Amino acid sequence: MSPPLHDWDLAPPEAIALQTRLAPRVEREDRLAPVRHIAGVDIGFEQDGEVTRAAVVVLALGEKAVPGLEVVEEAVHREPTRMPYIPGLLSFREVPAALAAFEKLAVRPELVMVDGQGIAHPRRLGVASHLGLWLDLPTIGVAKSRLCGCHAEPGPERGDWAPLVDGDETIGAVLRSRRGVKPVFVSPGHRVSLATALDWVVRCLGCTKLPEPTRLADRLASRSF
DNA sequence: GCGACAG
DNA sequence: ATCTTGTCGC
Repeated sequence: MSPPLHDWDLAPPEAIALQTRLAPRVEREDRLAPVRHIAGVDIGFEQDGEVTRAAVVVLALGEKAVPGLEVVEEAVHREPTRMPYIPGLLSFREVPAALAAFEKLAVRPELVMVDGQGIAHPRRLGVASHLGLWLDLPTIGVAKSRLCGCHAEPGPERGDWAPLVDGDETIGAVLRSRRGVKPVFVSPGHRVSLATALDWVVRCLGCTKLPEPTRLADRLASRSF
């Protein structure tokens, strides 16, 4: 058992204060190694929410196949649920379990996609950013709905997007990942710019609403055994 | 005071 | 997140 990097079980006021201290550490410019493996992370719950299940799926970029993504490793970690869901404090509920799942991996991906927001967060520290900080890896947030910010309706075609703005700051993009479907909310997590985040999400799109890394992690996190 | 509110 | 049938639309 390795010691915790910091206290995760904090009361809301302390958790909020910690987010404010960590947010400046998030890097919004590209700082990525050549991407060969992309991981998708998601959290699911069992036993009426008593147990938290973190799932990570690692995909390798193919050299010829069309989607070009092949599953090379999967990891699951279960632990007692630490705290209830509180909007804005999601990372304190999910990141510890995600980190434990990552420790089981043999492969260290160069990029990680997380189910949730990156910097598109009231204090600019959504789950994707918080996780990226502790993994010290580039991360991208891909959320199914909005937490904060304003945006126009993106165009109808796959790949169409509109900026997600909060005040005078662009914090992400609302992306039409598939025709006729509700758009997804893409935001930089850590060490990735918005342009690069959008690029990777679009590149990882299969024929569904969610990019493959997140979709597969989603399936692994909620599938019953 | 009244909504809004990732998963 | 999770619990779940029918139903609306292409």
